Amino acid sequence: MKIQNTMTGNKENFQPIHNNRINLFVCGPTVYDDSHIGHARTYIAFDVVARYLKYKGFSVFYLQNITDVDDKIIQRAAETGVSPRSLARKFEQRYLEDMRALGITNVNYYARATENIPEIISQIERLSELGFAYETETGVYFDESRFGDFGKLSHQGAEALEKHRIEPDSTKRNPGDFSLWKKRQDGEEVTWDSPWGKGRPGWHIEDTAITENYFGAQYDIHGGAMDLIFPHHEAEIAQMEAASGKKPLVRYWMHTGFLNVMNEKMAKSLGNFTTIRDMLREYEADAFRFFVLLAHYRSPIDFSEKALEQARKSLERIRQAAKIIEEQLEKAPESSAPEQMDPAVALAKAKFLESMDNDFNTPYALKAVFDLVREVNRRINEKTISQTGLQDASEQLREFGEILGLSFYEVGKRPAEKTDAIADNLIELLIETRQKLREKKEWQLADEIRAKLSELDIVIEDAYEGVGKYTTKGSTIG
RNA sequence: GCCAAGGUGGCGGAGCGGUUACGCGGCUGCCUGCAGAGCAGCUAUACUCCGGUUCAAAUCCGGACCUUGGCUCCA
Repeated sequence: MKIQNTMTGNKENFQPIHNNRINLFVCGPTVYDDSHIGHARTYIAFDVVARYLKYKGFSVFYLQNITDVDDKIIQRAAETGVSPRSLARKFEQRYLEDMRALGITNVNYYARATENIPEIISQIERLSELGFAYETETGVYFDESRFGDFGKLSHQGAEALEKHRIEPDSTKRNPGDFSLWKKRQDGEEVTWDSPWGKGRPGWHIEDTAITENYFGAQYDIHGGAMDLIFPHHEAEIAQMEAASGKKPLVRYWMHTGFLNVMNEKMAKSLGNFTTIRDMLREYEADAFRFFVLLAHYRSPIDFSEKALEQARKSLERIRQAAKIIEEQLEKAPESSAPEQMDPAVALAKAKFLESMDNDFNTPYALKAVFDLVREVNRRINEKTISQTGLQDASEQLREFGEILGLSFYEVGKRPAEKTDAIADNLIELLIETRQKLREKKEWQLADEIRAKLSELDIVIEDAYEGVGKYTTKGSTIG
């Protein structure tokens, strides 16, 4: 397996620290608001990474932090008149709901910053003792000049880091020094006792405190989006490597590309964001996941209605094939002797795994799925596929789906689909009437009803079976 | 200014030294009372520009141009 490592800029052979055990950490959310679909992109990407590593037989401990103490939380809480703690709990809850709705189910543990305060303090104390940290009247800071490797992840030298857009705290020795502990400002209620008086942790320290607590000073994979490379991940490296004296903190740094809108980064500060909740009112979760997996995790992707619609249709193509295969299987008797795997299925599987082994190349893996689908469809039409072949294809599609976290065997549901029993019954009645007209070959009137209903966004599709079923435009409900 | 990621057919998006990517769309056929859906086949002057290396370059090297992001809030 190969993984593109941000640290070296190269694709490297994956070699876990402890044989079969993989420690994976991905930066979690700051819970002061609902998460947007840019977050979703990153978490879906790492959900698939975790799924695939597990599929390969690794034992994966996927850890995520929850930043539940932070400037933005305090600010938002003050604005809305609730306590920072209850605000954080509320949005943490909503975040977890969003993740569940997106099928992101592989995080083993979510660690709150506020539940790791002793570990945070211990790490800062060690840094102070080793001379990497200093105290001022506003807080405790990491002394960047004492850590020679600062900038190695973002490939920047010390000179480049002199530049700054935001005015640094005046008590710091260097503009590049970052906060480990923030001393209490007047009136602040969220504080903990520490050797430096009351205060709260800085932004970066919680992650290394958490990973040290659960993984130790070194671990396998750290993930996050591109924008965290600097300063956040750089700071994590500085803190932990300085405190432990062990290098590297992380073997493989994986960073996801942004989700853009009209070629611009989706960000709360730009106000161009769509929350996961809002998106899921419009689209099926799997359609969004498919959209995400259609591009490599490192590539930027542009979110648009059109792109989502394309993704939805592409996903439907696979589901349609899965459905046809199931139908064919029902028609024929079970075949007893499972001999060799169907060559087309074996080839698809090999290509799929090869693609995933190559830095989780999901678009290329999907190509293998589409190739299989086309091949199987063709052979069904030509009646040249055996029962075992169908069985193999069916099982293989199911496995592909599990690895990618997509359900190829379930009809998609739109969460926001409203059900209205009376309207439903009326439509059914119309359809039944129309069906009778069709049986009498009263085509003109039957077609007229279909056309009129279509104007009302109710689509009837005549087929062998499924009479009496309808869909509303844009939905996938059968 | 420094660092990073990009610029591929009508659209999305792989490939990164030689063979059809794939999907969406379009076209044709099959199916169907018709339409749609579905399936198959076909389709595309495609690789930002200029040099260079090579028998061979989207792919490697050099140089431009453009887009986006990071440079202490960011998934």
